[in-house]
Amino acid sequence: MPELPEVETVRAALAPVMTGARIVGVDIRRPDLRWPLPSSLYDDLHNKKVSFVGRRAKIIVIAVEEKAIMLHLGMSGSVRISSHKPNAKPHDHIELQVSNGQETHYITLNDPRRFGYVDSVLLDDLSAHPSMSQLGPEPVAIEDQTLQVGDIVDLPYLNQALAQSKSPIKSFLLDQRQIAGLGNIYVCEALHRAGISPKRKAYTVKGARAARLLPAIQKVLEEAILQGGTSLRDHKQPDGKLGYFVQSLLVYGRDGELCTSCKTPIKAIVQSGRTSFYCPQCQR
DNA sequence: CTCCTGACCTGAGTGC
DNA sequence: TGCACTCAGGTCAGGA
Repeated sequence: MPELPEVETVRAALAPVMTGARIVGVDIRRPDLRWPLPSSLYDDLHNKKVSFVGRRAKIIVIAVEEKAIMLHLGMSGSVRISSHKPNAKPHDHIELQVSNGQETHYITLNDPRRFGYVDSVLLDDLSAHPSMSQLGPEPVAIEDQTLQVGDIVDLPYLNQALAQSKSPIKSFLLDQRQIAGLGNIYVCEALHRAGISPKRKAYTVKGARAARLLPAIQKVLEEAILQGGTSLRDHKQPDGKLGYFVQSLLVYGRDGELCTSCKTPIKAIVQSGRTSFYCPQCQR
């Protein structure tokens, strides 16, 4: 499910509820998601104080005293926040109760497919964690983000990375080691906005094309964050609202419909196991 | 090394 | 209504 904008939506909802609050209840309902949960998880959380909620790529990082709790939502993960104890739903795997002394909130992690994971490391070791150390730069800078994220991607970096890859640009942009945080939806949308075919080899994206690509990526992500992400089937914001960016998608999920700029039918092809949607006329 | 495929898992949608 | 089948916001191990 969630790409960077959806994860950022979750982070931004968790931050005001968790920052400075104490975790007074921890209910872990199964031993594993994609991988076994860390055996220390209960102790890492229970009766501990949260100092900040950050994000790196698609990973939410919750600093709990000396530990960093890493939360990845996989394809189908979501978080609900409620002010009273919620009724347990299927696939609610972890429930936390947090209190800042005045208010109490319940935070529930739901993940039907269990492609997500939770891990726990010392804060000092966070950047060395295998799923952190390989990540490329962040595509956009987010205000109010307390976590020290990696560098923000810039044109010189992008040009150099593109020049070294023989993959199709579609696969290049999905590769979290190149730029971190993009997924299938926003890659399709960014390539459409930039007028670049998903089939084009990365090393041939240069000059004006590369210069269009970077702002296309950044704008599509920034707009999506403002609209609470994209709700297709699973994603909801933690307060239960949908993400409204779905109405701004110009190609994703629209095969057979006419391109908004040139009226050519949108095509769907499969590239490295993922569907790419694009306009064969506008995107070259 | 790089690149691609299949596997992981459940639920929603479609067509018969 | 039921059943078989396909597909899905991600990533990773393994093979070419």
